[in-house]
Amino acid sequence: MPARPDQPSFDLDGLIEEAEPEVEGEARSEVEVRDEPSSSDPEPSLHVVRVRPDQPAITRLFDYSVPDAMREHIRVGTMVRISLHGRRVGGWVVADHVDPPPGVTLRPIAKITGWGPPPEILDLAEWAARRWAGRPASLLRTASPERAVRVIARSDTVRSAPATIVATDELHQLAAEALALPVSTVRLAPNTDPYPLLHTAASRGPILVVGPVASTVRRLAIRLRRTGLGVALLPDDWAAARGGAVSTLGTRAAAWAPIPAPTAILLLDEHDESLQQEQAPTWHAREVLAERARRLGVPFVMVSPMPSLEAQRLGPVLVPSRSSERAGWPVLDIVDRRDAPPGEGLFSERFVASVRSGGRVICVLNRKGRSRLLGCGTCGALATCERCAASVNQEDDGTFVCGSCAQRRPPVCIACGGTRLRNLRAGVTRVREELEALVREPVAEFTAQSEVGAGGTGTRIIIGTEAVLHHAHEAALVAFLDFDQELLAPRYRASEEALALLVRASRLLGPREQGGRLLVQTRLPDHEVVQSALHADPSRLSLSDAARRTMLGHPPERAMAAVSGAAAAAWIEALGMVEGVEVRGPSDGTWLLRSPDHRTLCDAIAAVPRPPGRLRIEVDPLRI
DNA sequence: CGGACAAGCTGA
DNA sequence: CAGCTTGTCCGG
Repeated sequence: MPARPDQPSFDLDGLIEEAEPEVEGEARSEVEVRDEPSSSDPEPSLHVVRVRPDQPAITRLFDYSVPDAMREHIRVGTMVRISLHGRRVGGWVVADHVDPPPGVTLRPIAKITGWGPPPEILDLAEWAARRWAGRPASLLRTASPERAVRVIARSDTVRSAPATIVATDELHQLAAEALALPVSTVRLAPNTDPYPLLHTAASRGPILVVGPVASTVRRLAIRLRRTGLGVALLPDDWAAARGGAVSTLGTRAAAWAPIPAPTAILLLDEHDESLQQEQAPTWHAREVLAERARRLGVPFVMVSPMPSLEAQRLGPVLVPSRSSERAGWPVLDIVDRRDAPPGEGLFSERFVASVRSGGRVICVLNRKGRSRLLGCGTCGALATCERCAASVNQEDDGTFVCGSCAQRRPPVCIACGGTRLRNLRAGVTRVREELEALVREPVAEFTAQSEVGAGGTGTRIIIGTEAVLHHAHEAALVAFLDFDQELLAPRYRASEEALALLVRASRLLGPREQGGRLLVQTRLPDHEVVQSALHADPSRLSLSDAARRTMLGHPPERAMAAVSGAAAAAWIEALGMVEGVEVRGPSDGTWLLRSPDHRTLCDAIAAVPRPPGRLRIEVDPLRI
């Protein structure tokens, strides 16, 4: 086989053994071992590789000999089956031609499964395992194909894009600017098509593109493919991506795409929370891709209508003209509920008029979360925390307790001193009935439990939790009946999440010229989130958020980790006092660690031996 | 992870 | 003390 190790070009078909029945496995492997030379054999050309088992709980690496028939097909990254402690497990070859430690009897590689991630992804997984306090094997599983890949396409010729791009358009200009920087974020309004950025980048060579929403990424892949460029869409086209020389697109897991040498890396909707994995290790595509781009020395371009503070910390934000950014946000109607006549409830006059003016209507009422929302019965102001402005819960004895910082105070309105309180929460089901009675036409209900597609049965008006924003396709009006619930949620990212909801809603409405309207009912019309959407200027939120997070020592100002699970107490005990690591808790069985930076935090975490039992270490927790 | 083996618990 | 459970160790 003539291929060099970095230029994979052959298939493994002849080497893949037939799957053997489980019952026969033990006997066969014994026979195989007896046939193999042991470590005492003075054979000088013995080929030994180091393998990482695919069980995350097994953290050690093991050495195996390579049978002659497999020699040509084993390289760093290859997925293999090995006998370990009398059973067969999968694994990745992580080092080739190693010196086996003295005194161990080597077993042979049992079987080649197929192609695995390229070597640089193995290194990236090691880095990420430390960064998010996880096991390399769990990250390598994400980086590996879903089914065994025996053949990869040889694609060492780069097809270049037709040179049809004229850099007159503002977006192409921004793209060129961004591609000249090591890291940057291009701020594009919710309804600005990011495709020109992709096209400009892809015309220079294969690129890696990651976005949070599969359908969006798929459409972009199809458009790129139509220009004649080679395009792989993950997870299906893993083998094509591994072959190289094709642009590769996919959702979060595509941060680990096997494309060997992208010329640029793009991340769409960088602010989207789904770019972070929920289960530990809670890795984030933004940080993984930033590190990957840094190692490759290629530009990393993030795109978002509302660049996160984390993105802003990585590099400059490139901003389009005011007029083009405004054009990509819909008109915002703010209904100030402080002016509402008593007893008006959730349906303001403006809202009802907008509903009656026709077109598809989507109403959002998030009732998830357990905190009750309390308002003053006298002046209408919300009961909020004096210290951090989050909403408060009321205990049985009446005391207000902040859902965010646990500050306690007597149940008195801060604004007017009133003591009469109303529960302002009403469930989506009841509100649906009320709305139906009011507008005298059917209103459909949609929640996360609803069947996908069932909502679109022709009903003009739909009411639901925020899940409705993920499943609806278009609307003439999106109304947030009680936006304060989002603004005051007891989560440190509540503001960012609230603006992200307005971004989602904006996409259902289309660009400003399409005439769709975004309606927000709130008692906080001057809130930065509302003002950011109103002025199509998300920097208003960034500025106040940055100041608040610096003051409170929240990320990205500091690095944090949440430690929970049955073994958490023992783990914290083992951690002890570490310079630069502040330990708080436990609160609800969860401890919080805080450090000036990730290096300090992750070094400290890595130094703690893992006690037996369930333990979850969440680095960069979304909720603290 | 999951098998091996060792140390702890129960019943006659 | 056999016979079983629970825990700790370790794998090439």
